[in-house]
Amino acid sequence: MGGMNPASDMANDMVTDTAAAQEPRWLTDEEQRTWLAYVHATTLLEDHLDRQLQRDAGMPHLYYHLLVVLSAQPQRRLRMTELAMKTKITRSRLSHAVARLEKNGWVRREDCPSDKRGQFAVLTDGGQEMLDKSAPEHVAAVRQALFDRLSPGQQKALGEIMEIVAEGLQPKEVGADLPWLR
Amino acid sequence: MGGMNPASDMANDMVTDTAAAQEPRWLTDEEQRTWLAYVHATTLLEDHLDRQLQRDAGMPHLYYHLLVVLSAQPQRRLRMTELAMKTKITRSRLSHAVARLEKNGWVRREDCPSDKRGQFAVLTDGGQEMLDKSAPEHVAAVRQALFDRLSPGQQKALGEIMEIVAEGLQPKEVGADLPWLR
DNA sequence: CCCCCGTAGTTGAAGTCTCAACATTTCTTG
DNA sequence: CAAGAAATGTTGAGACTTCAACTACGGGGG
Repeated sequence: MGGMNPASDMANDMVTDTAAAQEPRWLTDEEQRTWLAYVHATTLLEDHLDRQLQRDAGMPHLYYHLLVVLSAQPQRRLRMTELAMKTKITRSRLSHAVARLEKNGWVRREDCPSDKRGQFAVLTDGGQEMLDKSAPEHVAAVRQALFDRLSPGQQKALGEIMEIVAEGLQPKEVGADLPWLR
Repeated sequence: MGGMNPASDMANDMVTDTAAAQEPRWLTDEEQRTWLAYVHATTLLEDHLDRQLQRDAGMPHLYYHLLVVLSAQPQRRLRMTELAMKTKITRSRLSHAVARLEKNGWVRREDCPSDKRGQFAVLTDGGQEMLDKSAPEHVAAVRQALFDRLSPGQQKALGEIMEIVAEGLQPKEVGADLPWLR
């Protein structure tokens, strides 16, 4: 089941070069299986939730998640850039998404009084109602696909792992590795 | 940090109803954190790999993965439906993807002699070369984002968890839970 | 005060994905 | 063997995403 190993399955050769990636460290068989399982699971789960929410709420998972995040904010509102950061998407993507959600009446835009460039994305009452209505089905789907299948220990491990991975990919605060190579 | 709990944070009420989902079991705080971390990590990682591969190989991650799977097959070829199943995508999506990859010269289509409906997707020599060329950068990206940040125990746990989740979402062999409700 | 630069957010075009409909071919069953 | 049912793969339209370019505003330094 080759994957990331176009050359050989041997153990890594001695590294005789400077620093970065002269002879790449291929994935071991175990790592390949893990990576393949990761790709499969994330693909299937995202597809599954997209279909579930498209059916029950009329929008893809990301859009639903935007509403969820907004609903947890003080005035059910957030500046566009903040919302983009909290949901790990680009401002452009968010702009398109909010335009669509606005057309559906779940979200409304408001100008920011202190910064004339700024815009707030505000969850409307209709948006909150739609969330309340579709939340049970959604949480059930997440449970059935994920939590109900994992032991408590696995759930704990999953949380820790995902926090590490997310932390490592945050665009902000590079700090740690080789900032001079970027 | 509300998420899936529009009503309350109290423990689950006593269930007084028939079977499925009358009063949904909301996610606990811990489960909400885990779920949020999962969404963040998978979003960021897929975006990261899409950008890395778009830059280094001129295609998104899924397309690259299609080539990887093909390259591991006996004659570097697979029937469309088999390739779709192995990569967990729909036949339609695969059709579009292969059309694009064919235009780029990485893949070629071939008729199946034994089934006149069938088509093989075949990885071309050019496709294999491009894989060989971009594999080092890609494996490095996967390592840096995932494996290098996890302990051996976490890697093992991740593999097991993802296999469970993927297994549970396979469209085939429903079997286990409540097939009569679908 | 003005210029330059950085930030906030939007836009349009091109690429990708979903969904339903479709044409073909194969399988199944009476 | 002749339907009807199922499987294979494609197609087109509409929805979503990406990328780069763009407008508009805010914040210093001269």
